[in-house]
Amino acid sequence: MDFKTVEAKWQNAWAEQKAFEPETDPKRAKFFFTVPYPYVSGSLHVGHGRTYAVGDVFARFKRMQGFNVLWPMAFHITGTPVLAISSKIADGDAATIQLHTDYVSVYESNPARVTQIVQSFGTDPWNVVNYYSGKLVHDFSRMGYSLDLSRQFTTGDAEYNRFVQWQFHTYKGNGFITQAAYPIPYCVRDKNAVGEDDIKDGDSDPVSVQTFVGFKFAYEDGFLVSSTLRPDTVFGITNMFVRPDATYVKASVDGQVLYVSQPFAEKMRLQNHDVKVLSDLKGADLLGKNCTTPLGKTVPILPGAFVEPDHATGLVHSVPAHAPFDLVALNELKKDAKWKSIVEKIEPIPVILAPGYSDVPARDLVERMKIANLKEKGKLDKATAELYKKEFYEGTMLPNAKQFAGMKASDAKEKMTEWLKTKGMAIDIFETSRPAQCRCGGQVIAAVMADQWFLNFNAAGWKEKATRCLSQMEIFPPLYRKQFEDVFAWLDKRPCARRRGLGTRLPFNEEWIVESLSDSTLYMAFYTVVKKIREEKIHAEKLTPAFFDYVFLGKGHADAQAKAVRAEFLYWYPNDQRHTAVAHLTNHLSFFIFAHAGILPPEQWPKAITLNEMVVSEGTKMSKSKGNVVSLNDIAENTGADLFRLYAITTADLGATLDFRAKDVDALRRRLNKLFSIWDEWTVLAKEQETNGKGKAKTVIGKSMTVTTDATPEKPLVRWMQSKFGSIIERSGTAIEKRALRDYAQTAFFEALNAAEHFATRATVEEKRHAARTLLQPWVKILCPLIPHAAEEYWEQSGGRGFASHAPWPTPKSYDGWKDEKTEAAEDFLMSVVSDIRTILPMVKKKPAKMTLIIASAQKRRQYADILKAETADQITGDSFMENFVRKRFYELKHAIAVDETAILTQSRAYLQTAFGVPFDIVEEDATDNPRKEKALPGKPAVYVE
RNA sequence: GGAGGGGUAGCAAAGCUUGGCCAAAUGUGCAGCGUUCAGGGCGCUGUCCCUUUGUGGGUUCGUGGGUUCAAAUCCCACCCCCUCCACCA
Repeated sequence: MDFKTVEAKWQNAWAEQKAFEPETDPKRAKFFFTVPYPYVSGSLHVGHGRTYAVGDVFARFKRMQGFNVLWPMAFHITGTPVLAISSKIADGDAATIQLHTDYVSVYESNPARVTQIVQSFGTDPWNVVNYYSGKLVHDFSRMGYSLDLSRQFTTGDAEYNRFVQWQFHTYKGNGFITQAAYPIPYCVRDKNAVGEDDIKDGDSDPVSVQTFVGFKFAYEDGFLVSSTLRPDTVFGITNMFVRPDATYVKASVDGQVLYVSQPFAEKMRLQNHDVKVLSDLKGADLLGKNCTTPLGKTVPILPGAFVEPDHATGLVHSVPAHAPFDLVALNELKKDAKWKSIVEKIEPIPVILAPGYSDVPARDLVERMKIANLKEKGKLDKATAELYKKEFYEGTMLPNAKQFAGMKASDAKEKMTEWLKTKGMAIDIFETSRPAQCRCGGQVIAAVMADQWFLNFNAAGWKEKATRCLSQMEIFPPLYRKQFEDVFAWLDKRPCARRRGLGTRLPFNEEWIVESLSDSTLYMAFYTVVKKIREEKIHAEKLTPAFFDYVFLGKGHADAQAKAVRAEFLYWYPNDQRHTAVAHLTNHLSFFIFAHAGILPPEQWPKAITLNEMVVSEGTKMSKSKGNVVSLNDIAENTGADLFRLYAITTADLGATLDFRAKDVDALRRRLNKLFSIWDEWTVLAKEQETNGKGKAKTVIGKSMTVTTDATPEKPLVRWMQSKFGSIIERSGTAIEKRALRDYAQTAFFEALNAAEHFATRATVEEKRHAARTLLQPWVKILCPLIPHAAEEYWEQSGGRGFASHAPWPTPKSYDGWKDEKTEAAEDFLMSVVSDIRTILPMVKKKPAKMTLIIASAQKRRQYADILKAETADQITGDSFMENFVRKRFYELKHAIAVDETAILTQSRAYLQTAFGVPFDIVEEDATDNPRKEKALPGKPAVYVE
């Protein structure tokens, strides 16, 4: 069977007949299922493939259970990535053009057409969106996901924008939004905020904004401003370092005279300060003079060649006890005749004690790491990092820290900063985490947005509601609940708008675009109404806050249209299950809960979140740079949707990383082919007429399956098969209900396949026919969520009506009475005999000509039963063959089900003879004088090989 | 530092919630046999060590203790590895 043909056939059929586009139906229970929409910036990979495959199993199972399942999808385009693709192509960026040429080539064979499409990306970002969104649908469809594609939209659509504006309007009304200053990376040339994509090497070496504390050191008519990440060491300051050859300025900053490096004065203007440069000076001009620390201590100003004028304020205060750089610098100055006398008077002042260090830890490290001078920057950086970590987390303030003595260093850091700020001796200083350049060539610096908009998760009552919502939700795997609780506890404020990118304008401040995670938290509600809004031809301008207030909150008055739209929402909401990758937990999923809890009434709060872990390829993490990203299109093309889905579900639990290994996929392909060969055989058998002439198979017109009306031969093997399958069907369903998808797949696929293979080695054609008639369709059905294309194909071939995807999941009634423990025990017994024979055969060291199975006598059975009456194995004290045997397997034998050994072995004689290629005699112990007869035990016949 | 996950045979990976049918599923690798058998595929068998004309014995599930008639599984301590800690979507 060619998987591509079959998969395409059913994908087309589903699409043509709109198999997964549900309508509201008050008579049916609904199930509203969602997976986050994909971002439209290129190709989908196996990671998406796994998440959606897992989702699809849930959705399909619910559908077969009779729920009216809605699983829609849409496209996320908010923010800068799409713009970046477009602008880079417009700028002729070779790497970007190549990347997208490669990707488009997957779908287009004509090279001229590829070039044309890629070029079009450069002329309008919407061309990127429109092209790729179509391809994403294509990719998803090829995986057989049962998505409702009729509700597609992008986050840049006018209707969607109106929806998000309503959401933010409501947030504002609820008091969830605040405005405050906020530092961001900023390009001085573009005069705009920049993101990862705008910064050179920003993707491989991301740039963030660090907050330093600026200390004011009184100097002449103003203050020198030093910058530090470690304000907790303020009591240990011994001197100031300046770079002699650097240019500094004296400037009036917010009305106060400050001395900082010249570059920093410029940056300060963009950090929300009013800066007027008064005069220039060289670092050398400051040398030899004194300044006064924020604590009022007079210290000398010394030369520091290591000070970077381009980094922060270009002034560094010195804490030799705790900063390896400072200590080494001072040691070097001691060798300089000019500074020797001053420097020799400087003693390190210990302020923090950390376990494993002396009170001058910087010296410990310098000595241990054998750092000779300032040129050994690598070692110094390492020492600094190590000490910082150790002191911050484990350090305690020493008596030198005065009122802070005894405090943990991590606490003291905050308290001291606060204290110095209150005294007017400290300010916030912002700097980028590394020197960075914008793609336009301009310098990237840390700027401060004076009026950044924030979502305030600590706004009155919000967090409480979100926590309540979470507590009522099912979280699977359950271990992630704690993680949600932790995230909720420390969520504070989050910037929710940006100055650039695609998306929705803030309704109350249109210069701002709603940030890309913030515009995707309540949109599940939009899915429920978008179709009706379009049907009713309601234009975007009419989608006012009042309209949505009515639709989602039932507030105010409404016309017929709004009423119709609200009816859709009320039918589908709440979101019954949201499934996605674990990576989204700390942000998207948390915001999703907050958004719902903050805006909608409790009856519309989401019910469940299910999560799956990531995907790696051949044991290593996938990344573009390694070139080992497996695209979803590759999968559809080379692996096949059904095989991939089967692999993704059977190979790893939801909570475990999935390793995509070509070799394992191949192994699974062979198993899947085995399944198909059995289904092929069964399909043919099920259609055949009975051949024994006793009864006739009657094909019930319109019913899915032929039903045998003749008396079914009560063949034990058939009963065994039914018993196995009854249990398989039952456990498959309960496993999915319990979210244990791997168990489900193991049961419905592997366990069933193994049973069928075993059956096939033993069964006659009649028996197989019977199994085929009763078991093929239930089996196809329970595998439908997993391998839907194959399921449809065999469903059709076996006479199934409609889509297998719409067939009802087998009810308990349909396999009622199949369970037959005794028959299963009998088969187990037979297999244990076979296994015993196999153990014995190599030991007899001859080619067997005949075998005799000797069944234990009635007297032995009584004896055996008596022994088994013991409470524990230890109570069996004898040393007979039987006692020794029972003692060893006491607990296993105690629960064994007794079977009619003679009957089973006699019935199975033909099978045994075929399996071993020799004739078999079955005799009872009392009726023979075979030399091995006393080895016979109940449940374990003696074997005699001739 | 906080939170979470994990260490099982050559490798990968189940099992641990609910202790005993666990020398431990499954796949892969390796070996043998078979197959109208070039290869591949397919089928069967074996794959911790020892032993064997009889279905046996020994030692294993990171390390060390403990509970129990019984521990991969429960408890305690220790060692090692991995992931996440945001404003990038």
